[in-house]
Amino acid sequence: MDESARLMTVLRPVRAGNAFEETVERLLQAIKLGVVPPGHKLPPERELAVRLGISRVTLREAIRALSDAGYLDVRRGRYGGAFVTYVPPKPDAGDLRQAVNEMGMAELSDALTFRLAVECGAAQVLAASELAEDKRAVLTRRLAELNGAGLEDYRRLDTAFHLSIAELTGSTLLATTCADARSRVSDLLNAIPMLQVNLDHAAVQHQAIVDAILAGDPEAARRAVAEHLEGTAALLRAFLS
Amino acid sequence: MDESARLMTVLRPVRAGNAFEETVERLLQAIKLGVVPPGHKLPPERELAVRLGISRVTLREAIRALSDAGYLDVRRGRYGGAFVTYVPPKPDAGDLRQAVNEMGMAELSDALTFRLAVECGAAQVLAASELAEDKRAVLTRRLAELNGAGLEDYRRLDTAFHLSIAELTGSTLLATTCADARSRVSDLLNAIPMLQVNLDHAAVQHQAIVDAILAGDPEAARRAVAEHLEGTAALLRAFLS
DNA sequence: GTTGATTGGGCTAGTCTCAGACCATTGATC
DNA sequence: GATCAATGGTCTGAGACTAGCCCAATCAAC
Repeated sequence: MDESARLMTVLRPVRAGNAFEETVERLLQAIKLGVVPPGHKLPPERELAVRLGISRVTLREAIRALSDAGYLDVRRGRYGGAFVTYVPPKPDAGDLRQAVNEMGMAELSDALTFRLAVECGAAQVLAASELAEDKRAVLTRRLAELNGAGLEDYRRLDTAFHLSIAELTGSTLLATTCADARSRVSDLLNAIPMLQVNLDHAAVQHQAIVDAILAGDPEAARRAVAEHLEGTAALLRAFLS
Repeated sequence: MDESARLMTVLRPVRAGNAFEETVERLLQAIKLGVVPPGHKLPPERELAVRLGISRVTLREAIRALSDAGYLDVRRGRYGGAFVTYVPPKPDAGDLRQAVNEMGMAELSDALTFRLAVECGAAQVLAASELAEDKRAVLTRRLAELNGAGLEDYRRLDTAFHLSIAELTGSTLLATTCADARSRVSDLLNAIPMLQVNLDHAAVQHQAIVDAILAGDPEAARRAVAEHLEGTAALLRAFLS
């Protein structure tokens, strides 16, 4: 709140961990957000190491750790690679409690607040911008894909839909921040049982978000996203008690 | 936009640079945001190294670089330390063009969009939350300090006011993100000439932001921040042409 | 089958970074 | 003036990380 609080904010650790740990986190993010879906493989090590700005040695250590943990299946030879074997666990209230306990209530609250702010901000910005026809098409297509999804693909396509909003703003910073915010709560979201009533409710809210954005109404877009995310947060709290 | 775009988003470099470079950036952020005001000193090296999670050797290299560049004055002995000598340069349209050229238009647009999204999100979240009396007091005090500021202190107190909004949400993630967003455009903001009409206009908008937050109206808070930041962005564009 | 392109597996020498210890300087206090 | 606590200045040995190179395995194409 006062000057010293701002010192804490800015003079925080420069690095979240060593190169190995940060690489594991990044790969886990790609896997859990479904950026690389189950059955698909990561880019070749040499290419991936360049993208991540780390050495192949460090990258291989991270891949090895994820392989040992059962997230990846690594195969040698041509047409080989690191294949994603991770499939989100079946929703379970017990898992949810455990995940929350590991996280801590303060951190959970922080993550939910963060996600609410950045996703509302992204939707508002997108609604306020001139949207070319191809971008409008992307948005409606993502919504259609989500609505046509089976239970297995729902979480991944839901993530894809939400992240598309930030990506369509054209701001890389905003897109990466939303991806980061989402990944902080993805384990929790995956643990929430998917009841048909909730899915129906979510579908209505998703439609409201798209309508507001396409109508160029930032206020409505902000409100629609806020209602949607607060609904999710309420579900979380409900299954925690 | 498609799957490969999301690969770019998530599988981006794990680190922005080496420890030295990232430390320099972080210290510059503290200096330019006025977290450590001119004439004040950074925390002692040993303490600061722990906070930043780096070794004293690396920290000292960064301090040395900033000292050579004229941002810091380092003195030995008890009551010594690294004193901030940097004072924001007088606003100048030439500096502004130069800063924009160094940055690139795409990056500038990205940074402005990012800032708009996260600051609107923060204001909205804060307005939607139950605000204890002490927090309301912080907000009004920051606004009063800003309104009473001379030209020398204006930028620093303006930064303090804006960052307070994010800090008051209680979300560390949101606070650091807003600080990051602000620091990306701080050089540009500092280069904008401060005309009395603009200051008056800004004061009205700041008041509107505080009123909306204290009234618990997320919609109005979002709108007020959006108008304020878009006004700043318009000023930027005006001085660029 | 043989071949060849693609991919993971592994090694080495060099650089970056760190933890910890010790030295040098300053200035308020006695 | 002497003392001493706080601070920056410096060195060293160990570990993390990297770039570059070559080896091993696989499998489609021939």
